[in-house]
Amino acid sequence: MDAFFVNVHILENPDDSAIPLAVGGGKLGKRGVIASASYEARALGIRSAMPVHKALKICPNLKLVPSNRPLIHSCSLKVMEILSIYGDLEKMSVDEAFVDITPQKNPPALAKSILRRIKKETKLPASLGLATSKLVAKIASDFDKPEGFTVILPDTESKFLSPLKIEKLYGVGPKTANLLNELEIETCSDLVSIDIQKLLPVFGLQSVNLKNKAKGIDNRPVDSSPWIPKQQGTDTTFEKDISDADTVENELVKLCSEVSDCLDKVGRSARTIAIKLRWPSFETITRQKTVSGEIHKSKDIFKVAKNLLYENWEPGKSIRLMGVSASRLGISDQQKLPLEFE
DNA sequence: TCTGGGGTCCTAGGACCC
DNA sequence: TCTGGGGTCCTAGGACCC
Repeated sequence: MDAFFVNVHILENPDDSAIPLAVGGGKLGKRGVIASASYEARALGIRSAMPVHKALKICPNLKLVPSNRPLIHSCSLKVMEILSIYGDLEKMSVDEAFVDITPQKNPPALAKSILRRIKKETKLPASLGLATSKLVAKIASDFDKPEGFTVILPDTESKFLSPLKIEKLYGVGPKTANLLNELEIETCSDLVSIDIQKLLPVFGLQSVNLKNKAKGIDNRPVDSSPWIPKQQGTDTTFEKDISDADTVENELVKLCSEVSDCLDKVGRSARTIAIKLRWPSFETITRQKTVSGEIHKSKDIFKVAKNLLYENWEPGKSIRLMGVSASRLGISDQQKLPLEFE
């Protein structure tokens, strides 16, 4: 979906269309970041994940609105429902998914009609990429935003990717891009033609993978199996740093109960509890503890989390962010079915 | 008064076992 | 009289994605 949060807002507030607009900030105000920016705002340099204070410095007349979670969720559901009609669906996030339309006749025509249908039924703009792999389809969908429609025919993948910056490749972020740039690799075609021997010392086993991506080789199937969480957690950046024991413990209780609720919702329990602490310097540590049994109750999670907290923090020391998460998840007791051979 | 929150995957090292 | 090699489990940090 194109500028999804922004366009969901505009559904209810049509007067806000065609202006520099961003969703973000929330309770944190200037401590928050931009979640989604309108194309008018993007034209001025506003990007998602940009700190709000910075966005306002660049564009003082930027209109900031909070996200409308329930509406975002229901719009997302509607889009996913439409997509799932056409083939196996792999949901990537609230506003992005892969659909496998391999078995269908005339994929380009079908893809075009899917895009039209989304627009007609949700009134929301979307972009679509059609290709022989997820890697290329994803890049194609971003190629001509907003309301883009890009078809990459079989055997033209490499040609399509050649001139593109390596950052476009899924899994190549700022750090990897920098390392590649140091080897004078800027585009996918640079990456395809470089001697693998030059990559190996820097990227090791990932080298082959990296080269394959640049060629457009990606054999991952569309995975429509239901999502099973491996970890459930939550964290909060405080409006103001906190430092006294009562406040910190209270916040920890809240986090633990949220995690407990999440676990109960998915019917899981955890063997490992982790806490995350971010100091005002932005230095962030995580500390985890694996317990012998499986736990999911707020009280039990808190017991572990509290120990971890006091092993790593003394009252008076300021905390910017605190988080709790549960991992090594198993099916929780209540949900366990009796074993037939018992 | 820089820098959210939800995740996944990978690496590296240590403890421990045989 | 220097310390192998296979494995599992666990911890911490980091890169990356949306």
